[in-house]
Amino acid sequence: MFMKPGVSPDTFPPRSHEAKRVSVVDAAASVFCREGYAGANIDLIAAEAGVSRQTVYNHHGDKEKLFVAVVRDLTERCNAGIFATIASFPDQPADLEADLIAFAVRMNRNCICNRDGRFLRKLIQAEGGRYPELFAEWREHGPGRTWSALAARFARLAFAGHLSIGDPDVAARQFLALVNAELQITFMLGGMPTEEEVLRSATNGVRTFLSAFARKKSPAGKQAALVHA
Amino acid sequence: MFMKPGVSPDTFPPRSHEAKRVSVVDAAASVFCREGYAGANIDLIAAEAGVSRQTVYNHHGDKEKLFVAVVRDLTERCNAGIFATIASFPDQPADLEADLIAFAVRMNRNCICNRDGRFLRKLIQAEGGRYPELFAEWREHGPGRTWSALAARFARLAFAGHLSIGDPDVAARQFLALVNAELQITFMLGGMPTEEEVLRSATNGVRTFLSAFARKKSPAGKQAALVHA
DNA sequence: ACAAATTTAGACAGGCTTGTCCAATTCGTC
DNA sequence: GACGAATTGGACAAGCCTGTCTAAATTTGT
Repeated sequence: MFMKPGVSPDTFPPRSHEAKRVSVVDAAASVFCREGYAGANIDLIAAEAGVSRQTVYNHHGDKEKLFVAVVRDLTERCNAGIFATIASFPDQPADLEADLIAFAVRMNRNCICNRDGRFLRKLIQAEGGRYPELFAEWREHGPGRTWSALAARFARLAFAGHLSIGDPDVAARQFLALVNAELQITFMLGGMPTEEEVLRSATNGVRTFLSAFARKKSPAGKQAALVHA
Repeated sequence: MFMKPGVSPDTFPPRSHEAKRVSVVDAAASVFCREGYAGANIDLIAAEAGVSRQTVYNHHGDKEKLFVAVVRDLTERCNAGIFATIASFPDQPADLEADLIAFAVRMNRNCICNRDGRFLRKLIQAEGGRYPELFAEWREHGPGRTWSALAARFARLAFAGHLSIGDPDVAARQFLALVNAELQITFMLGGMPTEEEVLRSATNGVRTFLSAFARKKSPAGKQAALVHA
């Protein structure tokens, strides 16, 4: 025994208690997504989590509370992933195009295409109308802050002379729209794009983005273009 | 009596038979979208359609058949709207930016934001996994042909010297992604953007699109740009 | 090894839904 | 006005699901 006794004597959570709770939430996320809230069945969730039905009720009380727990869990993890990824935005880019493509791929892989991202998106689409306040929280902390943070990064790149941007918020939304442009249908059907599809969409999107927003340079052959009102 | 007797003497459909069928399908679309397939309840559909439950069964036989009828109906109407709208694409544009914005607004208003568009999208997102072959049909006839048709129009504009495009298919997908960039969240929650939001998103999207793809002109006047290759 | 807490399997009531059946009624047509 | 088809409202069985309860089995901490 390598843990000091006496440090946490009271209400020490039994070992697998929390582990089972996590299993249940994970299984519930999967079943809620596959079957919808109304179609999800507690027996199936219990079976998929490898616990008995009663355990599900012991931990979460009620189908609706379980659903809320699932959404909160997914929201939290997704937002954490989003901010970790935004933190990797290229501030002093060596090769702006390559850096933006890599960033877009990371964003897709870690936040949008992964299990949590796909599940959360589907739950929002399917049940968003039924739990407005639950998803309002997501909306504010997730996409709202994502766009702001991204806009701030773009503004910085513009200030540093790498981009020529009118409204950074618009540019941020358009950036995300562009790098996902070719994945829309796959997302709509709940599918998972291949690594190659993600890369191609990001590449095409970033190239178009830079065609629109790259600082107009005056290379040797075109030196006169910059003088313009 | 202006119809020749004897032409269709047998099984002549009574007048309001078809009207009720339509009512039922419309109500079913609404309820399936709001509640999901599993949560949709035939009594509610019947009530919302203003008919008795038995009539629903008389017309469509079965919950699943009713669902299929709803999806086919929505798919058909949406595709019809899409092609009508694509036909209004500006081929010989007077003012390319204004024409593309107007086209984007029409596309949004008539195909994506309207009742059928929102309903179909939600059903695809929620139940796409459960009826792959049903939505495969939509996928092929809807977005697939939309993109091809749009790509062909862009290629034509490029050939006429109005745009400078690498891959027309990519440009078509990016065009749609850009003009919807600011409506994503609203769509995700199943909401209906205001006319002003649609216009703003389209305007911002088209401007960025043209920044990336407009034929590069020589800024002096614009007289020299055409002599090229 | 012992005691407490947790988990399990199963039964169970209550409620809701689907799909069918049927008699009474309404509607459209002649 | 009369006929036939469609519609209605309601009853009905069968099935499924939620949420509770219980007693037995298992796990956990000491």
